Amino acid sequence: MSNPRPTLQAVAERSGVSMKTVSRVVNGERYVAADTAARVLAAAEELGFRPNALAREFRAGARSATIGLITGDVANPFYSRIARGAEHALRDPGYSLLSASNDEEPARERTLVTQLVDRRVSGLLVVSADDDHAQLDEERRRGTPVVFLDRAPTDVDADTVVLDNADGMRQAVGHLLERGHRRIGLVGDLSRLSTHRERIDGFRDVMRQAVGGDWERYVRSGSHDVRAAAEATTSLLAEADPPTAIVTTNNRITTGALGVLAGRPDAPALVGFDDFDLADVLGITVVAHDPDEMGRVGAEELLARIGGDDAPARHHVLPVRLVVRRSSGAPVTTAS
Amino acid sequence: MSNPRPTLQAVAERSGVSMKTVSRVVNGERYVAADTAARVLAAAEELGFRPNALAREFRAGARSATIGLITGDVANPFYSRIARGAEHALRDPGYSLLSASNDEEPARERTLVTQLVDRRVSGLLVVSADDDHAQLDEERRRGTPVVFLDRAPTDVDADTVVLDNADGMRQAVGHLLERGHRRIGLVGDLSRLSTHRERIDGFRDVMRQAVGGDWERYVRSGSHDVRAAAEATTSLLAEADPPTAIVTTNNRITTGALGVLAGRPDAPALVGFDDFDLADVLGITVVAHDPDEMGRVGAEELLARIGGDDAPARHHVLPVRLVVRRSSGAPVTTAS
DNA sequence: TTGAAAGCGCTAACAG
DNA sequence: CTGTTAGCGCTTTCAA
Repeated sequence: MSNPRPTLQAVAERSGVSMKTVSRVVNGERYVAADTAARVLAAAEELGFRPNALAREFRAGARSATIGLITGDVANPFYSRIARGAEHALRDPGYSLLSASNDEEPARERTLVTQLVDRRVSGLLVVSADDDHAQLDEERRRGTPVVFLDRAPTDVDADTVVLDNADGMRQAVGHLLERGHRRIGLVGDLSRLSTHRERIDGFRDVMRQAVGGDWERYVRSGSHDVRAAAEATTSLLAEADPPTAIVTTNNRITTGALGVLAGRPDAPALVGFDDFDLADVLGITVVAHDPDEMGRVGAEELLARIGGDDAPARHHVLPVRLVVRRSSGAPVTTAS
Repeated sequence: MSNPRPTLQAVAERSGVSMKTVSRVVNGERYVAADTAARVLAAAEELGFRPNALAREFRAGARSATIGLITGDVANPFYSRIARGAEHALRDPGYSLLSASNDEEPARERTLVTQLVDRRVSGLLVVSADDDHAQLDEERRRGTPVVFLDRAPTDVDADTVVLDNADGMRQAVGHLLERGHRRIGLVGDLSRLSTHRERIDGFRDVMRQAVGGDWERYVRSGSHDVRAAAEATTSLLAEADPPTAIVTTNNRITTGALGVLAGRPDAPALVGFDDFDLADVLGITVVAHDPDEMGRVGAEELLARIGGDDAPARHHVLPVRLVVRRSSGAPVTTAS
């Protein structure tokens, strides 16, 4: 039944050459006579030889041809598109992706980092859920390149690939102001996330100019899942003087808000952060960007580091753009 | 800068015991004196020792604590939820997921299988894009357990986890018939996919009873992406006698159909296969199921096989259920 | 152009 | 309870 995989040694015996010669042939090195190579190849073929990647990578100092990817949840479309972008970029260089979800929990993230480093991944791409990056920095110093995606760490200086969050929010709010909105609400994620903070900063920058100190009146942070976002949206609408427009700070929050807003005749205008599959069908105005690109750029940065590039940390900022659709509606004409 | 990770041997020297003893402590084996263990642990801690998983797994006959997952595209929500389900089930037993996309191309799938087997994964979860499973079967016989997800192979007898596709489609069509529809269209994926064929079978079963040999009139197979689905939908609507209802056979096709149908006053009723994030907001009737569960069941089947279970192949069929929403509308009253 | 020897870090197997 | 020995499959010296 389960005849074991032949080893390189078996191929050597079969073809009557040394292991080193087989190794040379298998790895396409030079300095092998054509007929020797042919003989070895034939033997390998016949025996069904396949090099043992574990053995190869185990050798001194070597690392596995594997990259660890840590995100909050593989099934979140934002993260899974990052994964796709990274996978595509890593394909040709021959790396596989070990992907894992931290469920947005710092403790779990640390376990994953340990696990991946123990497995000697060649590098780490991480959308960190942790504020403290001492562990990651330690591993980086020990020799595992790390690239931070989406959320830039504030406690260490490392390679990052992030969105232009503040700019995106400025565009969103600027657009709503142009359309005449003044009571603009914001439903946002946990304040500890740097992305969230930057988006709030953008919101404030533009709003303060328009409405002054009152800018924070309709800001509701802390929604980390669809349900919480729905509740925050509902509470905004229940205000005495409800906002005429709402911006959300990520795809899940947009989903939650939509669940509340859909079908309401008095629904405020809406601009969501992150584009999503059916945004065009639903006619939702969004701050769009390309998550695949984030994965791709991160992977390439990592490959450079793996290749020995030890220049100072690089900080990539990916552009975002406002895609105007029906949900940001016609200009508001009602008095404040 | 990059002081290398200490080895088990270093810990042994530091604490003045043999490597085997350190190994025992590190692996929590019994028969170690409490104070010896304490000393070893202290040394390990002090040196920052971490076992080299590669070395550990490399050893004779051992396999890596890794499971390969092959799907069409990590960023497709159906697949990424399978990944999540599998990841969660594999977490406690200590396995990591090496996930890769075959882009629905058989050639790429074979490359991936080779790559993963070379890396000595403990098992393989695969949503196969290939009709020919000789390679996978060969690897299975060589000792790598394989579980087929979503699409059952017809050429080999192996463990499978699939949906009750025909039943789902029967429910969808039965529901539309009940509402009075007779001209029911179907926009479907590539005919070579077993899932698609089964869904068509379900469609035919119910339709033949209602409309006889005419059941195939509005069936359009072969749409493998959103755009093709949109085109097929458009062409259905352009018929002289267009269908009053349309069923789609997966989430991407539903997206394509929605792009065409949304906003059309004469839009036919719609039932989609696969539930999706905003289906409730959009009010789309769907055949729902739980992709996480598919990943979970597949992972557990695999774990059983890894554990040595060599019972005959098991075939898990997961239930689907019709979720009625607005898109399947009010009963049709127009004459045929 | 080819080969021999050594060793990566760890753990079974077998003593003590 | 603890230690010794051997070896996983491969590649890197170094030598022929």
